[in-house]
Amino acid sequence: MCGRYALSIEQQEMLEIYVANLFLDDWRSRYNIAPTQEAPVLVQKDGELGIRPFRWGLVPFWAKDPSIGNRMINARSETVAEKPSFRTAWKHGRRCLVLADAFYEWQKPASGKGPKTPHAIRLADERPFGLAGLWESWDGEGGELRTFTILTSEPNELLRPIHNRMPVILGDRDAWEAWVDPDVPPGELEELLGPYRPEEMQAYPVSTYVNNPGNEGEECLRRVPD
DNA sequence: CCAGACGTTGTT
DNA sequence: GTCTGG
DNA sequence: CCAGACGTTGTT
DNA sequence: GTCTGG
Repeated sequence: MCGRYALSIEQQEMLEIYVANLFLDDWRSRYNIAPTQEAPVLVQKDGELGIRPFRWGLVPFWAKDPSIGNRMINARSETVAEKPSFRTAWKHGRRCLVLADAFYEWQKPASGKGPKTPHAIRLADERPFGLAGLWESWDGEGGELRTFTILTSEPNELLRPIHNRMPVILGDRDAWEAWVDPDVPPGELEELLGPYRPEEMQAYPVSTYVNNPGNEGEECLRRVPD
């Protein structure tokens, strides 16, 4: 699955890849983005790309209480078209690209007991990438709450020893451009929803510093010995 | 009919 | 909003 | 995902 | 053990 990720690169480098209007108050390197936090996502509206803050944890439009979003941080790509919480966003093309340059997965010890080891997973060339996301807008007392979830798939060969799920990575321009285009019918996108090419990725262990969502330093992303 | 859930991962 | 369970 | 709370009454 | 919050 994907329960934590990073977006550490500079704004300028991001905008060179994702040419878009910025609707953020500020840009800062994020090393430990956790569920319920706001994070930048790429969305297309009226043919224009925009980077906007959305809250991680999709709140369905029919929810009475937005805390339901705390559980909706991932959607299985295999079932996203059917699940009540996600299918409306899927059907209506409310797709977004969750901007990232690393994500974290926790590996259980071989013995089955003891602390898990967090790993950082990135592209081999360390370029940023997008994760396949769906978004919703929820009408609350405080106005519109915009939220997102991250789609998952089975793991590739790199991730399999670490975890049994991984987020859907849209690393190719053709892929993410189609994903964020609301006019592309969802049926044409299912081929994108598989595990990414493992030979273009790297994974390495990091410190348990990343475990606490309050720890937001670059230490989160630093390699430690096995 | 109404009430209550609506999710994923991992563990057993 | 829609489905499942009672 | 992990960390941290998990309760009530009464008082400020 | 399980739920909530970040």
